[in-house]
Amino acid sequence: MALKPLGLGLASRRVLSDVVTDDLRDAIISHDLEPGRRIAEDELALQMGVSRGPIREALMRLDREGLVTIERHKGARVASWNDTDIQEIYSMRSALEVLAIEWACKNATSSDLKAMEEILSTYNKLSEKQRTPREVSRLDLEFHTALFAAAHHERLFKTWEVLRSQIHAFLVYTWSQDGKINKVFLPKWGPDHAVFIEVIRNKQISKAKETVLGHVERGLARVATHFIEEPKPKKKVAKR
Amino acid sequence: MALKPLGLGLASRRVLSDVVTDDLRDAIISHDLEPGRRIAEDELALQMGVSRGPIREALMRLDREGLVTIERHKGARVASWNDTDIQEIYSMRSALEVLAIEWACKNATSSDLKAMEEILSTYNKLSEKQRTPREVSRLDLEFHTALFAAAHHERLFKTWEVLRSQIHAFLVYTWSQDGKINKVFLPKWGPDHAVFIEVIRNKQISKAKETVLGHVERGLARVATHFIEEPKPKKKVAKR
DNA sequence: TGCTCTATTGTTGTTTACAAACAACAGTTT
DNA sequence: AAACTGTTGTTTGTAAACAACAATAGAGCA
Repeated sequence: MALKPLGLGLASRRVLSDVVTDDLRDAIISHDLEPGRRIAEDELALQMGVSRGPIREALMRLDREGLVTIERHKGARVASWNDTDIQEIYSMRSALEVLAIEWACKNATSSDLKAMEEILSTYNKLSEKQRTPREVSRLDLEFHTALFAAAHHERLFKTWEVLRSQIHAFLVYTWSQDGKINKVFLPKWGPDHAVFIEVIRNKQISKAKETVLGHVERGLARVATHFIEEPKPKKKVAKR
Repeated sequence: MALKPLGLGLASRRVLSDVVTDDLRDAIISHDLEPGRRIAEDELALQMGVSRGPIREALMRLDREGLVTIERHKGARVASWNDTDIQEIYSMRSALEVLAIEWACKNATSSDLKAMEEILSTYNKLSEKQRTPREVSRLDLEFHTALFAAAHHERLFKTWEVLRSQIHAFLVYTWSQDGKINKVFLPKWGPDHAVFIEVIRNKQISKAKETVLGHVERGLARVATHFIEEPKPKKKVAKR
C-alpha cells in the first residue's frame, strides 16, 4: 500500500481516501490526466492498489471541487474548461476576494500579515529561472489563500478552496503556453501583492476593495485571451 | 428496501444515497434531529434499512452543505449555530446575491421572470393562517433560488445551494419562535420581492444591487436578534 | 439495407465482512 | 488519592463480493 510514511507534520491522521484525493488532484492539475478523460473506479483502484471505497470518496470530493464531473450510473471524467467557465470562475473570485479583504481588514492578526509577507519574500528570492509558470502560479494561489485565511471566515475559506482548485487546474497550463505575458507580468507580481498587505494593515477597506477588483480583473484579462483562441475544447473520448 | 416508488417527476433516477440525503436533510431542517446530536452510521443504517455505504455518502454531502460536521474516526454530528455563523452566512449571502442579481439582469429569460412571479403569486394567494413560518420560509428560499437560477451561473448556483441549506436550517426554527416579527414582516414580503422582478426586467443593475443589499441586511437584522439572546448553544451530548 | 429487440459486457450502486482507530473503564502501582 | 496501563467495547475505515443499471453489439426480421 502506497502510504507515505512520514510526510509533513499533519494535524489529523492521513487516511487512504486523502492520499487518493491528493494524488488525483495533482494528476489533474498537472494535466497528467487530460480534460474529458474518463476515470473508471475499478481501473484507478487497481492502479493505486486500494479498493473502490476510497476511490469513490476521492472522486466525490473532486466532483465537489469541480475538477471531475460525476454522472449517475455513468461515472466520472476529468472536467474540461471553456470561456464560459472562465467567466464564471473569475466573477465568483471577484465577489469572494472583495469580501475576503474586507473581513481581513477587520480580523487579520499580525501573524496573518507575516504569513503573507513571507510568501512575498519567497517569491522575491526566486531567480529568473526559478520563476516557472508552475512555481509562480503555486505561490500566487498560496498568497491569495493566505489572504482568505486572514479573513477568518470559515465558509468563505471553504468556498475559496473549491475555486482555487479550478483556477489552479487551468492556470499552470495556460501560463506555460504564453511566454510574452509572463515577461510583462512576472516583474510586477511582487509590488502588486505588496499593496495588498499594506491596505490590510492600514485597514483601508474601500481602497482594499478597489485593489482586489483591479487585480482579479487583470488576471481574467490575461487568462481570457487563451480561451478565445481555443474555441471549443472538444470533449475527447479518451481511451486508456 | 424503503424506496419511494413514485415521487415527483424526477430528471435522473433516484438512488439510495439520494433518498438518505434528502430524508436526513429534512430531519435536520425540521429539528427532528437537534443540533449537536451524534449520528452513528450503523444506527442510521439500521433505522433506514440500508447499508452503511449510502449513509456515508449522504453524511459526506451534508457535511459539505454544512448541516453536519464529520470528524475523522469520531463520526458525524448535527451542526449547531452561533452568532458568528450567522454573521458569516449573511455576509456570504450578500456577496452572492449581489453577483446573482447582476448576472440575472444580463441573462434572465422571460421564463425565469415568470417563475419568480409565480412564486410571488403563490404567496399572495395564501390566507393568513397558511402563512406559517415553515411555509413562508420555504417560499422565501424558493424565490431566492429562482433568482439564482435566473443568473445562469452554474458555480454561483451550487454555492447558493450550500448556503440555502444552512439558512433553512435555522430560519424555520428562528421564525417560529417570534410572533411579533412575523406580524410586521409578512405583509411586506410580497411588495418587497416584487421589486426584485421589476429591476431585473428593466436591467437596472445598480438599483438591483442596492435592493438586494438592503433586503439581505434586513433579513440579518431579523435573525440576529435571536442569536444574541441565546448566547452559546452549548453542545449537548445527546443520548439516543 | 435498415430497423428493433435481445443478450452481453462493462461499469457503477449496494451489501457484507473484516481491520484499525478511538474512547471509556477497571485494575494496579506509586 | 492520583496517575498510569492494559483491556474491552463501540465506531469508523477498507476490502471484496453481489446486484442493478446503461451502453453496445449482434441476431432476427421486414
